Amino acid sequence: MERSGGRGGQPRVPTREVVLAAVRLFTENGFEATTMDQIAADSGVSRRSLFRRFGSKEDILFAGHDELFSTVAGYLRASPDEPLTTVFAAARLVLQDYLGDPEVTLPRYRLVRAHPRLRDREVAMTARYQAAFSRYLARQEGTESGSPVAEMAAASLIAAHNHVLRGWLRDPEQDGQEVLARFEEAMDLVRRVAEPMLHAEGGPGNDRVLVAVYPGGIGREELLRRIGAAVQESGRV
Amino acid sequence: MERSGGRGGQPRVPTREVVLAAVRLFTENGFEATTMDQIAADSGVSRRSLFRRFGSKEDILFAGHDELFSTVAGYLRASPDEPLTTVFAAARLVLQDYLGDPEVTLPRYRLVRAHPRLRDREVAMTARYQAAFSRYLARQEGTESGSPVAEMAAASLIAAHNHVLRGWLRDPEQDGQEVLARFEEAMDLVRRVAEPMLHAEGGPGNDRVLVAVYPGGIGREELLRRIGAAVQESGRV
DNA sequence: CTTTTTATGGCATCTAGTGCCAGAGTAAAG
DNA sequence: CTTTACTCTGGCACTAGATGCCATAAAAAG
Repeated sequence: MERSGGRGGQPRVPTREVVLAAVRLFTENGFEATTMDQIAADSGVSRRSLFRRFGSKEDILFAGHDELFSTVAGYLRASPDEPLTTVFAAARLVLQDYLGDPEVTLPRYRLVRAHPRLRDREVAMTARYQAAFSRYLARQEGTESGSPVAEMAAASLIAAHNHVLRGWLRDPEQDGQEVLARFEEAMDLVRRVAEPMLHAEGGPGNDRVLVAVYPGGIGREELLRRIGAAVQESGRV
Repeated sequence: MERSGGRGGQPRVPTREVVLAAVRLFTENGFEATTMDQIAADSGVSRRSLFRRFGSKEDILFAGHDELFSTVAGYLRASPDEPLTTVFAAARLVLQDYLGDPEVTLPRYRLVRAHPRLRDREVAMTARYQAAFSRYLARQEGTESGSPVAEMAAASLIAAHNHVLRGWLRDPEQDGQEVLARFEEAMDLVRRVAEPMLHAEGGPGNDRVLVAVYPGGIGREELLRRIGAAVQESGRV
């Protein structure tokens, strides 16, 4: 594969090595105590090139996230499946990206927990995903303009995704398959919440949503009796 | 009211004037193009005192937000009402704080939209509220540990709040009462979504959630027939 | 081999942010 | 009223992240 599209150039900065060196230095000496000069010296790259390539010290720690976001955004544009299924798969891409690179994502998680500034940065990243999901859902599901349902659905999805992700970050020993299973479970929950919200407004325009909570194992007849009682005899419902 | 507790001190930095001066400079010259020296000169305060009081250039723009967060956190600790009602009221405090200070919040919104770095900062602020709401709900509603429902509920709430808030920020001419009405409407929607989620897990432990979407006006009998068909004859449901 | 293109690396510079210390101003004690 | 104690301001020096400029090294195209 040819690089960026041009014709020549000096050998590029070895991105991966720089990131690993930076992560090591951040972990050993702390994020603020580590200077760009140290990272430059340690990774054999000039300070100037570090800034050119990564933009900022923080960006070294989150390198690759922009690319991942592009991948996710492209996936949404391709829209292979039904909308919710598509955004779930897109979120799964993010989760798998974390799972597949523990060498970076785990120490980064520890750093992010310790430094508010880095935490803010990570939060901002997830907000970008949320915004992208929200826009996609609003467009695909054709929710009423002015309605917050697409935002709420995207927010729930991100919250559920992050919940599962944090579970792994805190206890990375657990099997990746197990984590993915928990993710699917969480997405089922999101679907149960989001689907009625989205369809209730996006459909013919007069759909209603009925949500019933009942003790498990009461049987079909009893369930119907309770619902019938709950909706009263008011006629049209 | 006496200040911090000590005995003396030089007159304090006039916070409000500094903020207004900064907002004006940011708006006229751009955020990055404005230096702390300019703000210092323009507001008649030394550069050193600006940093001491606000911490950073960004913090001038978001001054008062920490105090607001403390107010909100305190409100949650007081917990006057039922949990969801309490978090709704807490969110309302935030909305009203924005509505009540358009002189700052409106130009800030324009700046935040233009500068990704400021946007990230604002996002981080809302994430703090979301985390506080989530913790509060998890504690109050006693959701199963490991379940993402409290996070999802808080995320939906924040999304709905921000939706209403952005609506006003984009069109600040509309009446504050109108905005608040939209807020209440949005919170109703959040309640319909969040309540079953939270209670389904916090109850006896085996509750199920049934969500049915149906065309409005079909009548009670037809509704029951459809639900009966949907849940099949599997016996226990 | 020469040209073109693209990336690196050194240098100067700008400015956000911090530690330090002197001094101003206020409130209480005598 | 004077002294004392305390707190906050403001100036100074300094660190380090970040950017523009320019020379130069290396790879691809001819």
